Amino acid sequence: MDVARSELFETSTPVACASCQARHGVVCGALSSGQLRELNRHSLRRKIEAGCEIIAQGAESSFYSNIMRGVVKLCKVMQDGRQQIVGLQFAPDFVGRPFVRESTLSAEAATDAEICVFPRNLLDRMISETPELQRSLHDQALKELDAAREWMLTLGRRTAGEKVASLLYLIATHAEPQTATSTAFDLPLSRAEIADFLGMTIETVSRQMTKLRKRGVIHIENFRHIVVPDMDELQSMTSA
Amino acid sequence: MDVARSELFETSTPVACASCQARHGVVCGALSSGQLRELNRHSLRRKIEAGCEIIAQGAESSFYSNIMRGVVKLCKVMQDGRQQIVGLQFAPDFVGRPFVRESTLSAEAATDAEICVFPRNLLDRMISETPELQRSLHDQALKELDAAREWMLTLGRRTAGEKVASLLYLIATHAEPQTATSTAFDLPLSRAEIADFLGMTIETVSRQMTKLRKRGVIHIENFRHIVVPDMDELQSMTSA
DNA sequence: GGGATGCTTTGATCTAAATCAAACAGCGAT
DNA sequence: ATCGCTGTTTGATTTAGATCAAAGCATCCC
Repeated sequence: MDVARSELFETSTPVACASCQARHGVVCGALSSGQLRELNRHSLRRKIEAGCEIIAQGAESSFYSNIMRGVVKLCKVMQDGRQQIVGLQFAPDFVGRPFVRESTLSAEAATDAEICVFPRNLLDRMISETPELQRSLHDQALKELDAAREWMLTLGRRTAGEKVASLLYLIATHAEPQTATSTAFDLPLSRAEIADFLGMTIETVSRQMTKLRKRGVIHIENFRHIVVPDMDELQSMTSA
Repeated sequence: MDVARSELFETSTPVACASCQARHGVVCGALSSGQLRELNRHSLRRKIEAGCEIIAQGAESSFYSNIMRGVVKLCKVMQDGRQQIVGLQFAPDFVGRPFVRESTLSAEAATDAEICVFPRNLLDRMISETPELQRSLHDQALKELDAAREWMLTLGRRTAGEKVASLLYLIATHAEPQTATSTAFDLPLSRAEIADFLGMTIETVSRQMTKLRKRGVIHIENFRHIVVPDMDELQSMTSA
């Protein structure tokens, strides 16, 4: 293999990432092996328990991370305590707000999770040096923007029942395929968190879930484990 | 001035843009004068009447645009006709979804507007050749993402009165300073559009506006023209 | 086992906002 | 002027979802 081919191969193929191991995030895939080695020297793999905050709303953060495993929720809270989940992120998403130090939202592990943490300064430098990385992060931002706008439609115009069905469908669609069938999954969110994602109350969430159960659209194995016999039927409940 | 200084100057300073004239958008500011000339050869300045669609939801679009003047609303509609405005854009914002041909939302002029239209293929090429442009568009995407998430909080957790106050405050904040005082502005949206932005009905919008009027927070000169005597008071109505 | 404790479900009631219905105001066309 | 036509306000009524309240059910600890 000549040099040109070799370099092309190294920059365009995910290279084993010591910190991230087999999983490759938005960041790792866009770096050359040299950059990856440098990033790895300064990055840290961390296990995060469900409920732990990764970034606090209003705080200055000096690091970014990649999700290796688990689900992270992005949350905004008002002074009086009302709160709204504004995004759910799954492996291998990137967590952080490029170009702005102060976070306007909090990021918190919804489930036990593993993240790969690296310093902000270093990645910012790499972004400015690596168009492919910029592009990769740009892509993720646009993907999140599409998701946020889709959710705005849900928040503004769907009924309680449609909202719950939309959430279940979203999670079923994004769940890690740990279970053999794609029709069973663990809910990464409590009823209270679901309420905060859907802009409603715990009680209404619960009532709508039992309504879906009684209609046979879902089976509730236990609070956190859901079986969906027919995904198309669930999808059809997301709008009239 | 030597060559190096001259080039630096040309790439880092907005260059007069024939099509866009004095106003410079996200795109123009990031291009070299050579690229700008090429873009100008293929771009078109267009006047758009209020209500005209720029991009249709679900359609493939072969162009992007910059807003020169006016307000553009981004809208999603469901099969049964329910609809939600998911973004408002003001001059000199960029309109279009880089990297994806099919639009998941429609863009429509909310007021009479002028836009600068240029071919998708050409700009896509320039994006890949110009890290500064990529960065500029990345910035705009992140800004829109922040705005979308802020609005999710409004949609999910604010009351009708708070929603209306939030919208008025948003518009007052982004309005072009055509009027001498920053406390008077034209509403770019009809009551129906406001309702679609806030996820509620026309009647509720109207009632909440008269409530604000009766409390003296706003004066309604006519349907479209609003005066805000005390901006801080308006802001305080956006949350309890 | 028997409490505590922390979710979750279920029930009864209330209310903010939707819906239904009418009147009103601006405006261009005849 | 008068007649539509469209967008807005106001009023009466209904309802989806919130709130208030209690009971069910796991899990952990003694």
